[in-house]
Amino acid sequence: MAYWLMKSEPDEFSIDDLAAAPKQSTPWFGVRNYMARNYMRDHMRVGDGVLFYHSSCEVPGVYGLAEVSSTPYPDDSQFDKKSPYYDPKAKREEPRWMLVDVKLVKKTRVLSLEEMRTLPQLAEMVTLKRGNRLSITPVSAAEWKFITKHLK
DNA sequence: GCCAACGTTGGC
DNA sequence: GCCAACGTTGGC
Repeated sequence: MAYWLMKSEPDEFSIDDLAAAPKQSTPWFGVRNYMARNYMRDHMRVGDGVLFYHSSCEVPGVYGLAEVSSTPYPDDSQFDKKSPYYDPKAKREEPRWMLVDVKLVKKTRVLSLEEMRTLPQLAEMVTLKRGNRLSITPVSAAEWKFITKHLK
């Protein structure tokens, strides 16, 4: 069992969009970074814990808990010429971008980035490291435990 | 809107 | 394989 933080811009897809989705689940499409892709393709397992994070918004931070709800499969948007995520170099026979489904566990109170930065228990979080921009980052078991407890 | 930091691209 | 130029992310 592993844990992850996954960023989404709420203007694009928010925690409420996830709550309103069929089965409260969504394919995590649009990731176009190899390291983030590799986390989904090679390391995520069904049931892994996910911190659902809003970025590029008024109050960036964790807005809820989710979980990985599928094994990896090709991101369809890479083949869709009308999608902003279209990748002309991707082929059906050789997909370049893989994703997993993410399912809502529960909305929580907001754990803002500002608050996260004040918590010594979270000082080593990958996503808080200077210069980190990755949309998917690993979360340690200790960090996960602390955050889920802290949000109760 | 700014800009620091980083990833990717492509010429050599 | 290097690395400058460029594009993107994301907090502020």
